Amino acid sequence: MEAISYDRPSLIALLRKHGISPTHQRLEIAQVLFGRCHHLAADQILAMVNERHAETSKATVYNTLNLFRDRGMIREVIVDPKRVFYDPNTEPHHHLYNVDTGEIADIAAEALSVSGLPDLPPGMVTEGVDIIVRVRASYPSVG
Amino acid sequence: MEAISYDRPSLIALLRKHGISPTHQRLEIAQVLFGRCHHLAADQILAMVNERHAETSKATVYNTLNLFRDRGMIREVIVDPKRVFYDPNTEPHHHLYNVDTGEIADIAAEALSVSGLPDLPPGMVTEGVDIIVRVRASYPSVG
DNA sequence: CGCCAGATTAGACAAAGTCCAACAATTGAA
DNA sequence: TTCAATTGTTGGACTTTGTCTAATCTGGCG
Repeated sequence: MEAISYDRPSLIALLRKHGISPTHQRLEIAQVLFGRCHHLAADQILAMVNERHAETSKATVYNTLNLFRDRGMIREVIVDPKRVFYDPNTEPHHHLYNVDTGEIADIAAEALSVSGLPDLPPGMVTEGVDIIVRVRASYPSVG
Repeated sequence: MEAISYDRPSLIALLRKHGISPTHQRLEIAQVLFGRCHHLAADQILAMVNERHAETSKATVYNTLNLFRDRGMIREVIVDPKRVFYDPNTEPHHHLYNVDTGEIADIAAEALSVSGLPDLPPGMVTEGVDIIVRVRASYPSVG
C-alpha cells in the first residue's frame, strides 16, 4: 500500500505551502487523499482515517476537506447527486464516470479539446470547464 | 423547443406518448416543467405546483420526477452538490452554470465540439458527455 | 504556571431524497 | 351498479450528506 504514499515530511511541507498548520488529523487526511487512490468521498475518508485507530471526527473530516478545497489543495468533483468526491489533482483535467460502479477516472486535459465555448455576458468569468464522460457496461440488464 | 406554455391536451398527449397515465398531479408537474422556466429542483417544483391551489405531496413530486426521468421525458442535471435539477430538454446539449446564483443555461450541442475522447475499456459504452461551464461574476466579493 | 488562539469534538440540526403502509381513484367484469 | 384489482397519492418516518455550535483540548508564549 505504501508504494506511492507521501512521507510525513512531504505532507507537512505540502500543508505549510498552502498555509495550513499540519495537525495530526490533517496529516492523516492528507495521507489518505494524496497517498492512496483518488476521488474519495467524505465518508470513505472518514472510514479510512479511522481504520487504524479511531481518532478523527466527522466534523474534522468535513472541516479539513473544506479547508483543503478553499486553499486549492484539492478539488471537488460533482458527478454523483448523493455525494461530493474529492480529487487531489487540481490541474485542469476531466473525468470518466462509471455510473454503475461509481468509479471515477481522470482524463488528461490535453487529451480533450473543446471548441465553440460561448461568449460570456459582460462581468462574468469562467471558473472552469468540467467534462464528464458517463459510461456504463454494455449490458445494463445482464442476467 | 418553443417557450409557449403547453396546454392540457398537449401535456396529456406527451405523457401518453411516454406510456404514463395522465393524472392530475402529473399534469401539474409536467406543466411546471414544460411550460415554465427550465432547470428546476424538486423543492422548487413542489412549491410551484402547490402555489396555485392543488395539493401535491413531496413523495408524489419525487415519484413523478423519477418516473419522467426513467421514461426519458426529462433529464437530470448534476451541477450542484446540494440538489438535482431537472431539464425538460432531453436532446444532447450542455450547460452554463452560474456558481453564484445557481442559474443554469443551455449550451446547444452543436455549439461545442469535443475531440479526443478516450477509448473505452471493452464492454463499456458511453451514456453521455456532459460539459459544464462554471461561471461567476468577475468580482466575487462585491456586495 | 496562566492565557490565548486555533483545532477538534459530539451531538444537535438541516435539507434532499427514499420508503412504507394506508388510503383514494380508476378501471374492468359481471 | 357493485366488487375487486390495479394504480396512484399521501403523511410521516427514516436515511444520508453535510453544517453548526458550544465545549473542550492543544500548543506556543510570557
